[in-house]
Amino acid sequence: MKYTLIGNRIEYTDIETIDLARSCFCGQAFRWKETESGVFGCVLGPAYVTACAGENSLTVESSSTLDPMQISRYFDLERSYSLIEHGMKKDAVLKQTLPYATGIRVFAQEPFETLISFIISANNNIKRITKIIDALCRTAGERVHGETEHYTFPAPAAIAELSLDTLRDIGLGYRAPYIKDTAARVRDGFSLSELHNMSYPDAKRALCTLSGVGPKVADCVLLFSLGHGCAFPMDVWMKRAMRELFFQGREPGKAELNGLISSWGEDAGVIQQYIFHYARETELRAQNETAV
DNA sequence: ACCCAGGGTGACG
DNA sequence: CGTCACCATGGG
Repeated sequence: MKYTLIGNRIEYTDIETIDLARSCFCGQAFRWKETESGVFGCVLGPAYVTACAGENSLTVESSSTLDPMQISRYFDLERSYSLIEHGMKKDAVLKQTLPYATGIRVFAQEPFETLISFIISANNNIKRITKIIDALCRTAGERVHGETEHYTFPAPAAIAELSLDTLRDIGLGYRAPYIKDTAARVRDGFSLSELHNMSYPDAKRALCTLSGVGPKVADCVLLFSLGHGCAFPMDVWMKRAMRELFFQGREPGKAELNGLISSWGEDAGVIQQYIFHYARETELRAQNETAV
């Protein structure tokens, strides 16, 4: 991976081609927006950042200084997705997801933001999740320096100090105490970054002690922010997709399902994103066809 | 009025 | 350990 850094602009070259639209809107992140055709913007840490992908290149710009390594890690540039896809082509089922999902990158997001976002995601839909997170940032985040319409994701203390009424007004409903309690746990010393170096089962067990965090939310945090590639978030879409694609429509036993997933090793998380996106795209198409 | 949305909690066997 | 009603809210 090569890059050139000019002022606050980084251009990565000789990378595998990224599909930013798929990556930003496949449901792993909730704060990206397409500002103009092909240009995507989001607040990362303290800075507002825009990204634009070309063939085998990625250009990232910000109003403040960028760390090329940090940005590279965020967009997962050093991982060979073509190698993963090469393996997937040997499986007839996985092969058919490629046209719908190629170009997706699993972003390495900030752990606390990912944690809170996916607690909010429980029994909720992506449009409303996005709206609530936006309101949370406007309420408890800080205005990004030099920007008027962009806010940082709030620090743990900032969320923990909000009243339950304020959290409910944002639209959190019955999740308000979950958010407040978990933010307080992190503020008071629960270390998310240490989970990166723990084993997958230990890290998952630790996350599940947090309020509002069960197996699915824990897997999202482990995959999308803590570098655990074997994590495999199982929501209603994935359960349905796994049943139809790999088990002839029959409900798989826990052992055989886990056996299949663990056979994918550290690539399981990427494969999960491909299947998830494939399931949603094909379901959407079916709905459009039946609507006509 | 009913069902669903990237589920989790608490209670009960 | 597995099951299940219940949980706010908005959109179809």
